[in-house]
Amino acid sequence: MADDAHPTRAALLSAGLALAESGSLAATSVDHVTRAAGVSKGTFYVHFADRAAYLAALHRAFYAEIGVRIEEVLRAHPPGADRLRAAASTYLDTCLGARGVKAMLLDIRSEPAIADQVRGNAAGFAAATGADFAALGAPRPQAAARLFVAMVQEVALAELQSGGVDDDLRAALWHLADH
Amino acid sequence: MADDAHPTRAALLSAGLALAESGSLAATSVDHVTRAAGVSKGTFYVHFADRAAYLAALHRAFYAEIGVRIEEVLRAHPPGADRLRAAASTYLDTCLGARGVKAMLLDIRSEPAIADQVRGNAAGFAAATGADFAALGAPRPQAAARLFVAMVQEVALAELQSGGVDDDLRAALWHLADH
DNA sequence: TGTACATCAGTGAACGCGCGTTCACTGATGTAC
DNA sequence: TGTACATCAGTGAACGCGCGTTCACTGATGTAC
Repeated sequence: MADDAHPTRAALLSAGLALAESGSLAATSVDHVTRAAGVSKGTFYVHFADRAAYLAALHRAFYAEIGVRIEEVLRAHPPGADRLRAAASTYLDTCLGARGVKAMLLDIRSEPAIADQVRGNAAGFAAATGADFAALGAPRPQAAARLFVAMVQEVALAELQSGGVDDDLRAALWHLADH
Repeated sequence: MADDAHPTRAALLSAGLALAESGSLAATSVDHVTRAAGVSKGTFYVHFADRAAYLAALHRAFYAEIGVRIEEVLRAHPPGADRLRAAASTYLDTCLGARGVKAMLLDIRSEPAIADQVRGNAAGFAAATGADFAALGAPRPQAAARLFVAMVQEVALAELQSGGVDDDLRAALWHLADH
C-alpha cells in the first residue's frame, strides 16, 4: 500500500471506515469524510477522482487485509471441510475486528458505481471455496460455494449486530455446508 | 388492500415499484415517483407522511402477495423437506414475476428508516421455515432457517440478473438444505 | 329545489439544505544553473 | 551559495443541482336545513 507515501489519502480512507462504522455509507459524504480527516474539501479531489473512486478504494482497503489472511489459510490446507471452516472462520473473525463491516457488506452493494467490483469480490471468494465443495463431493461445487459465501456474509452481519461470535449460527453454517 | 378506495395511493406505489425495477431505490425519489404517477408533488404528502413511510408501504406491498402465497403452501404441506422446497420455489418464482426485486432485496436494507421492518420480515420467513428444519432433524433449526433464507435471497438476486430460473443454484440450494 | 357550509384529494410554487464538484490560489519542497 | 523556476499537496469559497418537505389555495363532492 502507498499509505506511507500518501498519509493524507490513508487518513481519508481511515476516516471513511470510521464513519461507516457508526452509521451507514451515506455518512461517508465528502463533507463528513474531509471534516473527520481534518483536511479541506478540495484535498479530497487531490487524491480521488470522484466519490465513486473513493468508495471503490474504501472497499479495496476493507478487503485487502481479509484477502491476505484468507489466502494464507487456503495455502496452508488442502481443499476440504477443514479448509472451508478455517477460511470462513478467518473471514468472520476478521470482520468482528474490522471497521465499517455493515457498510461494506450491505450498503455498498447498492452503489451502482462500484457494483461490479463488489460482485467480483464475492465471486472471487466463491471461486476460491469451490475447490473445497468439490473435495466434499458436492454435485455443483461452484453453485454451492456461491450460496456458502452468502451464508457467511449473513453470519458476519448477525455477529456485527450481536457484537460477538454467534456459536449457534456458525455451527448451523458448518452443519449445512459439510455433508 | 385499500387500493380501490385510494387509486392515487395505489398509483404512487405502482410507479415506485416500476421505477425500482429499472434502476435502484434512489430512482424512487418523490420527484420521480410523482412524475411517473402523473400527479403533483404535493399529492405525495396527502397519502404518505414522508418518504420513509412510503418506502415502508412499498416494502409491504411487495411482500403482501408473496406472503399470501407462501402461507398457502405452508398450510398445504406438513413441515419437512417437501414443504421447504415448495415454499422456497414459490418465493423464487414470485420474485421472477415481480417488479423491483433488487430494490426490495438489496437497496432497501440500507434504509435506516425501515431497517426494522425489513429485518422483521426476514425473521418471519425464518420462523416459518424453522419447523421444516426441525422436522429434518437439524440440531439448530432456527439458525439453519435464517441461513436458508439468506441463501434463497441470494438465488433470487442471481435469477434476477440472469432473467430466469437458475437450475444449478436451486439444485445446490436443495442439496445444502436437505440432509 | 336551492343555498350555505364542511370535507378532502389534489395542486404547484417555493423553501432550505446538503450534496458532489470546480478552481484560482497558497506555500513548501525539489531541481537547474 | 544564491536565484529562478517547476512541482504538487493542500486550501476554501463558490457553483449548480436535486432532494424532501411545506403551504396557501382550488375545486369537486357530500351534508344540513
